[in-house]
Amino acid sequence: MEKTDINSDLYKIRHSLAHVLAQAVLEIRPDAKLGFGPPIDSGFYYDFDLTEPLSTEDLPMLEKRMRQIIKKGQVFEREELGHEEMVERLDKDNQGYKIEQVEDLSAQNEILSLYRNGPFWDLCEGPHVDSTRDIPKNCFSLDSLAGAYWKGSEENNMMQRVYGLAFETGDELKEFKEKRQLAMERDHRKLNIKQHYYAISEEVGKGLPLWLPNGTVIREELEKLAKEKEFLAGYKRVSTPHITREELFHTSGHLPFYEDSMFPPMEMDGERLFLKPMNCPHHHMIYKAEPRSYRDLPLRLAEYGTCYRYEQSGELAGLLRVRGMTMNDAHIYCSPEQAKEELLNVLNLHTQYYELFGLKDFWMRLSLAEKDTGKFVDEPELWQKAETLITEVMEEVGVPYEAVRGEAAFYGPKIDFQVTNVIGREETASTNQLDLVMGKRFGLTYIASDNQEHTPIIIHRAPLGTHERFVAFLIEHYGGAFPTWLAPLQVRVIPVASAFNEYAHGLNDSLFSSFVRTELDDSHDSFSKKIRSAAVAKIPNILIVGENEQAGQTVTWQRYGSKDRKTLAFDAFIELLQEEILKRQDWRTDDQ
RNA sequence: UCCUCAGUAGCUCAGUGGUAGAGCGUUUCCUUGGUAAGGAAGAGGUCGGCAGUUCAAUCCUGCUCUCAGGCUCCA
Repeated sequence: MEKTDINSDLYKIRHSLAHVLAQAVLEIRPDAKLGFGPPIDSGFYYDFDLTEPLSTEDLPMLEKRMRQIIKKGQVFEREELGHEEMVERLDKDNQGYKIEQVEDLSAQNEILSLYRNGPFWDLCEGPHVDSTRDIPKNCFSLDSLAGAYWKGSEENNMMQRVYGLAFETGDELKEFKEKRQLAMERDHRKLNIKQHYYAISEEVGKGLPLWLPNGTVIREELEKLAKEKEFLAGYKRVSTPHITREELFHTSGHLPFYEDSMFPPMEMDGERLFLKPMNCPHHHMIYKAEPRSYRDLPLRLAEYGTCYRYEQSGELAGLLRVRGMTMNDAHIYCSPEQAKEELLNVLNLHTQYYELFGLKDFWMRLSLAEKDTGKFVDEPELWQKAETLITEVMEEVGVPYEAVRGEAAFYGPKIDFQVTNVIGREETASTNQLDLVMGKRFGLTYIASDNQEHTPIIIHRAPLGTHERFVAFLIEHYGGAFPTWLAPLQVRVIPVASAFNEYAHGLNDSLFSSFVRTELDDSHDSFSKKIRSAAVAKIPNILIVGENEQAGQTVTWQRYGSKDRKTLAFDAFIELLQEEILKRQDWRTDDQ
């Protein structure tokens, strides 16, 4: 992701606005304690610890004060201070958070500097504009209030964060707001209101979506796709239960490494049963159900497995974050010699999917373990081997990637596929792990050609992630206008007047018996109204029939979002449509 | 889990300390000819829930639930 250059005008403007905001807040809340106040992608924010909280109604007034400050032409001046002196000055102003920050900076031997503008000063490394007058008029606006933990840690105090938008010109600010508005229209929760993909019912529970008929179509089409791809790639399908005895999760290490994210256990007949948060332990048990020879490897076990994870309620968001989810899961058990090729095949499968959906904006994130955090299984040698292998494969695939320490699964390094959704938020679309640990923990073995027992390497992979997240992502990606193969309703037949209902009815029946998801609009609406309704519902194909069509046994075919019309024989239409569905084409992006 | 915002008809939203409003959608009837709203009538609401203040609360106060934006977490 691009970062604004620290010496650019824009960075200086945003950074300086953060100081101006803090100054304005201190004017109305003199006892405010300052936290962090950095520039960000769309502007800036500043964190405050306040005895009397700000309300959104205060924002216009704060913004006005900011403009007044800017008009004064306050000059930014830098000063460098020693540790003692800086702490002393901050202490005098009662800025405890800043003192903590000074201690952290000093520990890293950073130079301590402050910036002063007018009556305000702040611990800061800069840079800033020369004078507040250099901040263009109308280039910013205060955006929202939010809570934010001090230093981003749940353990710490909750501060109040004020977000501001800021750009180099007022036009850019306006443009950003318009774009954001458009993006909000594509939010899957918003589209869901009209398109009815899923429902979340209070009676059923938070984070436990009910899939309505429309959403289920998309889910099942994805599942069909995955099953075909996996079949051709030599996967075997399996099926496993949702609840499981405690012992299995001790073996896997989910207890205690993952217990916080699991639903509390059910007690029965003196034993404890958990809802599974992942499918891996079960697949391992399937591996273990028979003795394995190197001739059985690689063994690829696939399942659309439903898992339950206890997410905190504030984290739940439509279909994007839920508590019950169905994963496009599979585990590949292989020998060390096979691991590289298997991993490569898995990554290639991802790129095939992404090409199919026309997703271009993605990158890979390599998540590695971090020592001594207690978050990862303690097998340094195996970790080392896994990380070397996975890095090699990443290099070979050639898709750009970014390595992050400390983000691995507790049993192995991860390759995540990161995508940016329409709202600009980064999401993990799928996650894949290379696991040298679990084979050993579960006592999985195979007899190799040397007639000795060996432990297989396990690759966890889920290219389509979970139905919940992936469908949400696709709804936003397509803006609710799906290609024919995915669309809940593929065709609507519209007679130009009721006199042609009978002919239209016949066409609709034929399509239906060819397994096309089709509907006849024989309502009493005017013809224009019917066209509009079909467009509003974003149905990919409409068929218009009237006198001409009836006479020639033809249909007039029109795509969603297009004014082009084509009149062709009905049989020819069915053939074309079936081919498009079978090949999973998108008429907007594929040449036909 | 916490911070801020918001909950009025299926949806989008007005509104008032004194019997609840619009548009769209829906239902019924009339109408029907070629590309984004034909007409008429009707149904539809414990104004999120509980408690308090008041002669009277959808409106004011408190609590609670849900939702949205953050933070944290993450598929």
